[in-house]
Amino acid sequence: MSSPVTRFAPSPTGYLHIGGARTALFNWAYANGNGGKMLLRIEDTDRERSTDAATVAILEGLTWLGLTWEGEAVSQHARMARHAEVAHQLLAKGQAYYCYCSPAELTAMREKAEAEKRPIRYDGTWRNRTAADAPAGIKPVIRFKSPQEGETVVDDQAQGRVVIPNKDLDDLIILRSDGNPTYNLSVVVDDHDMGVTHIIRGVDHLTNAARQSQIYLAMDWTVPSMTHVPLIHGPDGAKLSKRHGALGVEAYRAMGYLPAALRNYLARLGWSHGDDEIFSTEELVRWFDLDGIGKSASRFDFAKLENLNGHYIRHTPDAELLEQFLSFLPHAENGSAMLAKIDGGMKAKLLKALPGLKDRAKTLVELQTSAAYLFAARPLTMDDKAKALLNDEGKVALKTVLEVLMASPVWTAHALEINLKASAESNGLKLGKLAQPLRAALTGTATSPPIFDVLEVLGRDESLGRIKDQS
RNA sequence: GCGCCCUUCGUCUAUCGGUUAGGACGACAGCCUUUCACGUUGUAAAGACGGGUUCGACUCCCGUAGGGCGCACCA
Repeated sequence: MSSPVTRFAPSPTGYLHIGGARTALFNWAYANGNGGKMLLRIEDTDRERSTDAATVAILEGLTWLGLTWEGEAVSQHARMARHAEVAHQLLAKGQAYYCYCSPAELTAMREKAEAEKRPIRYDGTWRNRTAADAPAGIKPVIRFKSPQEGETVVDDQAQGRVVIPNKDLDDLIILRSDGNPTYNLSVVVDDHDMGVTHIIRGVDHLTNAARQSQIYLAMDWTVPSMTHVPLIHGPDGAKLSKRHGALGVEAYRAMGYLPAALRNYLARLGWSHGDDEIFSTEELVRWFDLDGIGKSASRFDFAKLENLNGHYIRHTPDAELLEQFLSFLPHAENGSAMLAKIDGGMKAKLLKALPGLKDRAKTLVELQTSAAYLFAARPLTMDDKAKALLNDEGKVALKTVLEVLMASPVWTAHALEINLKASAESNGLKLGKLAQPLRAALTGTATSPPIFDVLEVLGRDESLGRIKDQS
């Protein structure tokens, strides 16, 4: 196969949502797995709704996810003149015509059809009339002369052979009365000019694919390979809403998900490679194929994402995980404050604490929370929760342990374990009973890392000795 | 209303006419264990419904129901 050219073509009217992210991932994986390239086109022809901020958010989202594109992002808006040129070529070829219907007339037409429960379509009023009939003072639009008989076939790599009766496809506007092109025209012209060979996008474009095919044919251009991917729904099966999955990818970053985990999760939504669940991005690129794409919509499942994310956190080498954590902090709640406190020494401390921390973190946010004890202001004081855990027996044991801590400014977890066990035994306590309040006192959280990890990391901080039992 | 598409455990999915319908997440139970986790073992859990075709259907066909997408001078 010659090198495929794919493209991701978001419209900058909002952030990069999860569905778009997956579409980008598929395009990227397909191109990279077949020695091709993915292009990026910003579909910003809607000047009302397009914003630069959204464009930036989309580029950042893609970058964060590690989805790289070839060359500069193409602005569709910048290519409007070329789109208009093609519209006029179509006009010259007799494949398009001027339509003088006013928006009001069209609305009336639509409402009437709706009231009579007829299909809502343009009735072709101006299809066979000439400019001589043109009413004065009305700027015409250009409509594509869509075939009225027969059917249009979209040979889709995921959906199969989709056949749509041409009578259900009306003459769509390709050039507005203000001279600006509309979406379906722009897409065809751009994909053709950019040399796109494979279009991979959401099924919501399936009907557009039929109309676009007609334009390709009218221009004698080759119709690219089409793949329409099923949509992603929210956990409740309904459309994605702000409440769940319709968040931008930056929200997933802020929630502490690793790009690699999100890639892995997204890849398994609507695509599969046998029973493989966890695979590297390299494997994804190697394995990805259009055949593996399913046809039914899938629901976004945070629990599974979390599980996967936990797996990635656990299996990322400490040094690398630390870097990821550090670059995550600016995007996290209260992350900047924590970041400001991280100097060389703290970095070393974090690295040391990471093995104990990462086993029980499903997200970087959880990592941030559980690492908080390293940043606690000294001298440490016990909160109510910790105090509540200190029954009379515990207090005695705790004091014993604290003495041990103070007596040995440099220690190892192993030495401490011996001391702890000894003091626990001498107080007739089980080790677990002693560890719980101690850890609570040191970290302020109930679900902290193993107590020996805590002691190991905090071990060299002499101010630790100033822990006070305020009860 | 019209067109197109979809329907396997709660969720993501495997199966491409013949399987005890498999895996993963989640749930539950056990083990491991200084808490919490991790790990590990096990259990429950599915072919929407009704007709065909076939020696044999989750798999092919038709219908029904349910769901999704589309039907703008938006993209």
